[in-house]
Amino acid sequence: MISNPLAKHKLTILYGVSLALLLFLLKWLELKLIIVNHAYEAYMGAIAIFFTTLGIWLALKLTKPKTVVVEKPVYINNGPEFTINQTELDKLGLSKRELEVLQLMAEGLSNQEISERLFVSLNTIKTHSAKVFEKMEVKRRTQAVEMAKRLCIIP
Amino acid sequence: MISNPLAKHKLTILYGVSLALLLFLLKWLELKLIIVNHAYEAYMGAIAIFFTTLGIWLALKLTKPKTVVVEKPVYINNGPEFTINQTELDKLGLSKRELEVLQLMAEGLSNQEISERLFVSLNTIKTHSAKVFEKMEVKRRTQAVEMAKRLCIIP
DNA sequence: TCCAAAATCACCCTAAAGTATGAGCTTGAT
DNA sequence: ATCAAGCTCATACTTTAGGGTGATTTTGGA
Repeated sequence: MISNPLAKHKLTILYGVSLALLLFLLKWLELKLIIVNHAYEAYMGAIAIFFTTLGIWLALKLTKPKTVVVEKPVYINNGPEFTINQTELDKLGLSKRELEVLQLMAEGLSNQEISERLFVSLNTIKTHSAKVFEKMEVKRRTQAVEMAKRLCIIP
Repeated sequence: MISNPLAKHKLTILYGVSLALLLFLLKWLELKLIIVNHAYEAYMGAIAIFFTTLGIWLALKLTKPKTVVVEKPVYINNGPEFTINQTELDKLGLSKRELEVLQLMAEGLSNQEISERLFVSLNTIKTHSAKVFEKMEVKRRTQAVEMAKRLCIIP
């Protein structure tokens, strides 16, 4: 909720100032109202309540909210005419080359065949495919293809 | 975090007891060490820290974690109803089990995962998949899936 | 009942896929 | 100019996929 250091400093300053004010208040009470030593319990309670409240307030302010991911179904039509879903493609952040590799994967080509098709080495395709899996958060090429088809990134 | 009333009572009692103990401690200090009035600031600071910490602890213990719901879209293909092409399926001559394996392959599962899904051994899945590739005249699972989708054998 | 097909599983081996890391080169934007 | 991102490639390693063969058990139909 609060993350920038300035805000944290503001809280610290506020804390210090309120502590000082409280001390002044207590001094004043002591001098003016002649609070006897045996009345400790009374304003000790007040102090306890005050700082406990302050602590609670601090805790509530400073705790980071817990995020809960809820999966929300989105239905898409997969009619005969295919139009690539640019939005989803952008979200994945695949590069031009990575998308090319993904498309050839979807055609059922092996890494070796893809490397020959694109005139690069097998290792390069492995690197690209690994990046694709990472960005798509999948483990295998079959999952990547399945997901890409569902997202309408490839026909 | 803690929701049953008994636990809350326990906390309250603990709170009260610790407050009482602190008061006794202060009294004892006052009597035995002769804390002068002007040394207020010192142990007031200690008290402040103690109760602030207590307040923070209480707040963390008693508040339910703040949650922020983040909706994650899950894309589902809900296009025109899929009808399997029985003619093409018959032409291939896939058995019931082989078709099952093919479908799970298309979902991106590994042979290991398929074997666990169907409660059979990994070797059995390998045998089935080999038969599928043979009947479909393909070399790899990715090709088999691509072909099956084109032939409308699987959605 | 008997047989062929289907289903199950095992073993061994090779090929392909995937992981991890590092490094050189290019390019576009600030 | 420089700096991040993309593309390229390599090496070494682990895991998974796939091929070949053989075997046992189930099962549906002639």
